[in-house]
Amino acid sequence: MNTSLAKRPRGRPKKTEEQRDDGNRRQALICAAAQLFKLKGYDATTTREIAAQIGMQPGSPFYHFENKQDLLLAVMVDGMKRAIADQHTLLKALLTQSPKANASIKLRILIRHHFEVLLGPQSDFIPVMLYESRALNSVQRLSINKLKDSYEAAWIPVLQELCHCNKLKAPVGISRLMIFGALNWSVQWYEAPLIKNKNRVKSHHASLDELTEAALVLFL
Amino acid sequence: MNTSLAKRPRGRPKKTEEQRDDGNRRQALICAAAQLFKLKGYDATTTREIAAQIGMQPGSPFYHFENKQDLLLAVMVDGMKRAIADQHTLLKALLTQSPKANASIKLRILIRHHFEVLLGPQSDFIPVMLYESRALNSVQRLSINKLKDSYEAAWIPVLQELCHCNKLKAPVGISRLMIFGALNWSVQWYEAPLIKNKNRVKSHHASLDELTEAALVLFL
DNA sequence: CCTACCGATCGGTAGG
DNA sequence: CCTACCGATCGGTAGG
Repeated sequence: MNTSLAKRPRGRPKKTEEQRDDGNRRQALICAAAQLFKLKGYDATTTREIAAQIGMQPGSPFYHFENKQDLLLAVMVDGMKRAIADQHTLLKALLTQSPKANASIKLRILIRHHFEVLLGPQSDFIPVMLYESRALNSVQRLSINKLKDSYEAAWIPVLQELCHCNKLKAPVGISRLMIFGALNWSVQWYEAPLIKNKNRVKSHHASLDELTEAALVLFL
Repeated sequence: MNTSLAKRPRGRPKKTEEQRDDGNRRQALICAAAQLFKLKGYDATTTREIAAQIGMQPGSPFYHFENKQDLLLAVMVDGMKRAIADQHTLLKALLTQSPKANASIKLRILIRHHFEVLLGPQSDFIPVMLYESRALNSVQRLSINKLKDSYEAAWIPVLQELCHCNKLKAPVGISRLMIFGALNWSVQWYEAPLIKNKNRVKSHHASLDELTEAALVLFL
């Protein structure tokens, strides 16, 4: 990102610069891939396009990734790790500020963050994971399923608590599936509020906050 | 289907047989395409595979369809027309049997039928429409959007009525989107109850009736 | 990371 | 609808 700033780090400059550059190119590949995979789908996206998007030559992505599938996996793993970390941070912050926060408030945090991850700026990674997992092989699928479980783990106790006090009317298991469906599907119809729509089919321009409140009143 | 039975129809046998055969092969193509498109996705499915699945030669699908995209469109149009017709039939039958049926009962019919179309036997067409529309060109997309609107049109008055009597707590527009999301997402996790699962990731084995009731208690 | 390249596949066509 | 085929593309590699 800010390679122009902080030009001369103190210690062992050469190796550090090399490593950082490698990391940057690798990260640039992952970001370009995420963007194109979301826009056109995994199969319809060419490794050449991804390379071109960051000024690389057609064969160069394979210096960083063994094959196209591995690049797809990297997009998903990167996105999920960040999403899980952010989710944890938000919940911890809530428990610090208001230790007695009830389950409804926790659910609001979870839903709001989920919309952020799906629809916010730089939100290409998770939609790719949601809609392109079929392209992974079975070993890769296992590893992202672990991350998915870890992400969903934070939701279970919240939904259970809501179920116990009768705010959530359906059983936890099926409620979780339906709620995630309602949220994940927003990728298909949501249009970011600030971007002028160019005759697109997508329709809704509510803010992520408004979406969150609508989801809460619908489910609880 | 049953070409071996009913061998000799009475009138103008030659032309009728030719027409029916053409229609059958075309329909067979559409069905095979729907199945494979749902299983592997549009881009990952080869026109050769589709042909092979019904014993055709690699080039023969292009006798029936100008190109692969047109075959995809045919899958979607076929599925939607059938879904719309069935939906109408069900609602008309309800109004005949119990003319004063309230909105909750109508919504149950709509949701139950939607699950049928998504998850029931021979339910490949609509999932393909939901998840592969990106592969269409803009003209094709317009024509299936019309069908989508026609399908959703039956839901609007029902949701409005539920909104007026305070059974639906969020506004109609956003509720519709979230409800469709919750339902459509079931394609991702639902495993048909009767089929033994072979180490799949998918998890839920409830019947479509149980799913319908769960959705109703969650939303209303 | 670039240059130059290959093998395979795939949508689609001509001609019957 | 089959036979035989083509042009283009694409993932991936060797060698530097």
